[in-house]
Amino acid sequence: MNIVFMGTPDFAAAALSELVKAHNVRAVFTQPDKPKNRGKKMLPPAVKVCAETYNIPVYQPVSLRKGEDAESSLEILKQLSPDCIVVAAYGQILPESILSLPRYGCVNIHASLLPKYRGAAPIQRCIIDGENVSGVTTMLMEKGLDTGDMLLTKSVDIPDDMTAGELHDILARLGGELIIETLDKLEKGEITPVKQDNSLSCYAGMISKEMCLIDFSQPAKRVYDIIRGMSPAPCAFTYLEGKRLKVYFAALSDMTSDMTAGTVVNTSDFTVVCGDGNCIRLAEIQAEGGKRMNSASFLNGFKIPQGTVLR
RNA sequence: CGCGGGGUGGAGCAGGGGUAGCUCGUCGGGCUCAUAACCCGAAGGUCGUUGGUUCAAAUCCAGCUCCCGCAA
Repeated sequence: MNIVFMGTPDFAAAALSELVKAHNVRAVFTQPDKPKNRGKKMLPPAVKVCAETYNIPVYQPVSLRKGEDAESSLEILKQLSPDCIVVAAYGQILPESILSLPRYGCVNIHASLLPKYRGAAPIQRCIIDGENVSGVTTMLMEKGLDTGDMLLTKSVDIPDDMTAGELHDILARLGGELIIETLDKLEKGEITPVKQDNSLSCYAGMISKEMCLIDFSQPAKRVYDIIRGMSPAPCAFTYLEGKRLKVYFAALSDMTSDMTAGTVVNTSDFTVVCGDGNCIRLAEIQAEGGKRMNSASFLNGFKIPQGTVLR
């Protein structure tokens, strides 16, 4: 099949590298390079890097909906006349003029079991909510956000200690497998699109900065899930002695305490009491200017004063 | 030139011109029914790199390099 691929981050790149094995990917659309990291260096998105290793033409329109880029992009797409446009975490809304272009339509790879967790951050949200199952869904795109008819799904169990990063990697791999299978069956006419049950839907909105600041007044289980769901990025954090402390991973403890939420009740293993009196042990952390390390290593070089309260 | 922190024995840190120090780990020994506990002892470092200042640099100065936080 002649394919045009649209995507931006790692998750999309994983699908792209599968796609090129089985199909003729004529072009890749991805977000423009953006200044990132220290020194505001211009960095290309993961999908661009991936596409270039396969010598696939890359287009980086600022917008597909308005302006010169939108017009020229539509022209390019018309000339390429792909059988299908595959979209994965592209970060742009496609206008109807593009959605209606390919014979098989535009197929989106979404990192959740639709209709649950439509939107921008399905992977993180489902860990934060303590879900024990998730998956990937391929769907025919329509005007609404992640509302199109579903094609295929693959589900995966989520262990209690899985982080968003781990789930991301699994779903990225599954997404690659699923899109191949989807295109194959779509071509053979073996798929009947299924409408989403809107009454079961929920949206996974973008993760905001405030959500990353750990609120120890929440129940321990909730704090634990948020830390998992934010790891490794954007990463939950708190403040220790006025300095930012990222928390990559924690473990629920059997200890309980009636101290103020956020108090470090055990300074030898970094156990902190939460709002419901249950405790959580900070296991993998990173202080400002320091490297990511387990809390035992951290405590070898930093003695936490008795009675310290994280806020 | 976006702002800032840092590179010191295997790990994490302190020191801040003139015997290199702490916690943990490692190795040996002791104690113990026993232990990741406790006690005693030992090994292990050209203090990121290059140059400069100095009688003397881990320490002060400059360049380079690598790591990291913020911001975007």
